[in-house]
Amino acid sequence: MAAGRAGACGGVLAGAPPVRKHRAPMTERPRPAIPYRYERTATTAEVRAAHPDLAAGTGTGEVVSVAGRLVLLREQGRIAFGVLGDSSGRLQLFAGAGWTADFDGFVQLVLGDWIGATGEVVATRTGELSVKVERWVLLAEARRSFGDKWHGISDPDLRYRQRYADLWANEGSRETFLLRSRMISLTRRFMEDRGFVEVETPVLHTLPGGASARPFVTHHNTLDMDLYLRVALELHLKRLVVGGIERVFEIGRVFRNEGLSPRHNPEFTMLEAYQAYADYHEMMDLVEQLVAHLATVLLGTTSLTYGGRPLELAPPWRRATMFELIAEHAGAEVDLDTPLDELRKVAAAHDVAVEGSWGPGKLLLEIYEKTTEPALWGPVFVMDYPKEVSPLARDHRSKRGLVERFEPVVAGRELANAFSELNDPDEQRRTFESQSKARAAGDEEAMVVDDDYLRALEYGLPPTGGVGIGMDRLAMLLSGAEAIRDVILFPTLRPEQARPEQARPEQAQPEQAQPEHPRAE
RNA sequence: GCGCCUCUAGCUCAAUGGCAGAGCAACGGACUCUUAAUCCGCAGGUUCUGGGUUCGAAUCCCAGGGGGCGCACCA
Repeated sequence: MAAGRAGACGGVLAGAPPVRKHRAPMTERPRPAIPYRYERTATTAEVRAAHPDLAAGTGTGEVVSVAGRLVLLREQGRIAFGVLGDSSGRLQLFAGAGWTADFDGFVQLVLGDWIGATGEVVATRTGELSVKVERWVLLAEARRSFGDKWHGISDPDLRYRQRYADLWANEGSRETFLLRSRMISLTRRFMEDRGFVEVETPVLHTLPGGASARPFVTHHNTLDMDLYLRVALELHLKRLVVGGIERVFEIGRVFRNEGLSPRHNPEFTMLEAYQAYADYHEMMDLVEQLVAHLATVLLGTTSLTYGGRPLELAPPWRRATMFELIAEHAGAEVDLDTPLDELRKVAAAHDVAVEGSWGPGKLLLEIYEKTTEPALWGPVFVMDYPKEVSPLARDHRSKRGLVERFEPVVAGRELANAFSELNDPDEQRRTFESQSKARAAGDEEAMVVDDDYLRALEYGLPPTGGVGIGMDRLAMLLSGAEAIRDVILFPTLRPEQARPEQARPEQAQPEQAQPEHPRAE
C-alpha cells in the first residue's frame, strides 16, 4: 500500500513550493548583512494615531523607524511606493532616488521581505500618510511567495499545514486567533475575580478517567509502564477541593482518541472549574455569566449571529429538563418510569439503533440525542440526566434515577458538561464498578475503578459544583468559525508526505541541493 | 472505519476526449505621487501517484495518496 514511500525521508515536502530564485543575480548587489536587532520607534498604528488628519502634500518633521513586511511595492521610475505591514496594520513607504539611501536596492525588494525603514512622517500629494524613507534595512528575505496578493490563500490544507502563511496572508485568520487569545485571558481574569485559583495537573495519567472517552496510550521507559494522556481534568481538580482549595480551575489540553470532524480535534482545550459549597444551579449561573461576559467584552454585544441564525447570549438562559425537551421535540412523554418496551418503541420510531444491554437511562439519552439535541439552538441548559450515563454526578435531590447534571446547548452544540459532584465514596465506588463491568464487556470508553480517587473522597469532598467548558467551541462561537480547525492554530493532520524522488536534497547534486538549503554550511 | 466531493504554474483559477492557459507573484525593462498602479518583455507544468481504455486522456475507468463534507464516536 505505501508503495514508493519507503525511501522518503526528510527533505522536500510534497506540495511545498520551490524556493524562489535569488533575486537579481546579475546586478551583483552586495547582500546586506542582517542586523541582530532593529530599533523600531513606532508601529504603523502609532504613526496613524499620531497623525489622523495630515493635509495632503505636507510633512511633520517627525522622524520614525517602522518595521514589518513589505506587502505591496509600486515602482514608478525614480520614486516608489511600498506598503509595510506590521502586527498593528499597514502604512505606506514613500521612497525616491533623491532621498532614499540605496533606492535601487529598495525597488528590488520582494513582497514578503521584512524591512525596517526610517524617515519623516509625511502625507503624499494624494494625501496618503507615509514614511518618507531615508534609510532602510533588510531584516529577513522572503524566499517563498505568499501567493496572490488579492485572493490570499484559500486552500484549507495549506492554511492548516502552513498556518504562518495563513496568518500572514489572511487577516480574518489573524483576527480569529487574536480573539481566541483574548478570550482565554479574559476567562482567567473572570475566574480569578471570583476567587478561583488556577492550577496545573498532570497530563500523563496512570489511569484514564474523568470522562467517557478512549484515551491515547504512551509508554514511560524507565518505569516501564503505560501512561494515558488525560481525557479530562476532573479527578485531579476534585482531589484539590478535598485538599482545601475551595475554588479551583484549570485551562488545559485534553486528548481523546476518537474521530476527527469539523467539531472534533484529538487534542482540545477545556476549562474545568470546581466550587465548594455550590450545586449545579450555581454552575449554570457561572457558565451563562462567563459566556455573556466574553461576548460583551470581545464583541461588544450578547446578540450574535452564528451560521446565519440569531443567538442571544444574555442571561438568564432557559433551563429545562431533558424529559421536558424530549416531550417538546419528540412528542413523547417519557421518563424513567416509562416501561422499557414503551421506550424501545419510541426509540424505534425515531430510528435509534438500540442495543439489548441498554437500560432505560441509556435509552432515554439516545432518544434525546437523536430527536431533541439536533433541534435545539439555545442557549438552553439541558438538566437532569439519567444516573446510568453519569458516573461522576450526584444523585438528584428529589428525582429518583436521575443526577444533578446539565449541558448547555448553544448554537446547536453542547458547550459544556456540569454536575453537582458525586462526593459519596461508597456511591462513587459502586458507579466505578458498574463502569468497570461495562468496560470488561467491551465498552472502551467506560471508566475504571480509580482507588486513589476513592481514597481522596474518603477524606471528604464537600458539596461541590463542577463544570467543564469546551474552549475551542466557545472560540468558534465567538469568532463565528464553522470548523474547529479554524480556531486551533495547528490542528491534527495526517503527516505531509515527502516525494521520494526529491526527498534527499542534502545528498543530491549541488545544483539541486542548493536552492533547498541555500544557507546550509 | 464507511459514503460523497475534490486535487491543473508559487497563489487564485480556466481548459469537459483533440496543441495545457489566464490573472497575480517571480524574472528583465519603461515610468517622479501611486493605492490590487500601469505598460512592454521573459520564464514558469510528473495536470497528486500508479495502472488501464482510446488514434489521442487534465478530462473516461480501476487502485492508491492528500484534503473537504456527511455518517459513526465524542466535547
